[in-house]
Amino acid sequence: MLEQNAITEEQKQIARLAKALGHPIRIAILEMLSNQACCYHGDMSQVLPIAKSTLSQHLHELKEAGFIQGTITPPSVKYCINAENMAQADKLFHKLLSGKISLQCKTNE
Amino acid sequence: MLEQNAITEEQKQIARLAKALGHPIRIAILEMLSNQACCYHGDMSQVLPIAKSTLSQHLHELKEAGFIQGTITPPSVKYCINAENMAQADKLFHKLLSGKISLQCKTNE
DNA sequence: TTTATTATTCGCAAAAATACGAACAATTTT
DNA sequence: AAAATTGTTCGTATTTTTGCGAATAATAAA
Repeated sequence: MLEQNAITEEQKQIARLAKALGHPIRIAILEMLSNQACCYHGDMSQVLPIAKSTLSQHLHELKEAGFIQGTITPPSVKYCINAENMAQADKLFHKLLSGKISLQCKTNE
Repeated sequence: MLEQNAITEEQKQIARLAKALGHPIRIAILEMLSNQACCYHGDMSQVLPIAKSTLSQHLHELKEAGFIQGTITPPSVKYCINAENMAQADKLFHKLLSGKISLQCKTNE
């Protein structure tokens, strides 16, 4: 009987990042911010098919995960990409997804 | 008033993939498979701190998303990475996360 | 054929995510 | 000071995810 291996912190971190990306609206938000530098909440609200309060929640989650930053510019709020954290996430995903597989196996489905 | 933009299929696809990666156990599974070529359900079951039935569910989700493949080798089941789909996911995430941001903005938090 | 072995599916319970409108806060304009 | 503008937070309802053990299926071994 092998030991019940604990999940590593890095595995938890990757999962946390992936979870934050796990909703179409949040992907759309990131793409908007990537393409147009920065956006105001109001601008995104007009484009995305969700209520303003729901948008706030999604923005909060992306902020929590470190993907974006928000700046209050009264009376509106400007959001933009956190480029460093995006790059860091990119690295982590790449490390996982580009895994050098030592052996390739045949499957029947 | 701008149009209520629909979410693109690609955005949905990225979100789907990210969602499948959004759990520590599933990240651990992928890393095991990446490092040790292929694994049997039973082997993973002994290492991971979850019930066998729960493991089956996680494996099903990873399979559904295309990250892994399962082969029945009676009486056990062998799982392995779907390298092509992993690479494809890697590409999609990279495209999103490496976004060429045209303007960097200053923030106060 | 009966008994083991291995893994999935089922049925259920608990927790988390999603979404909305109303209420609230902060600032600007009138 | 009152009204308008912009976003967030609150309260709630619905759906989805997560997790388990029991039951089931499929095959191998006795």
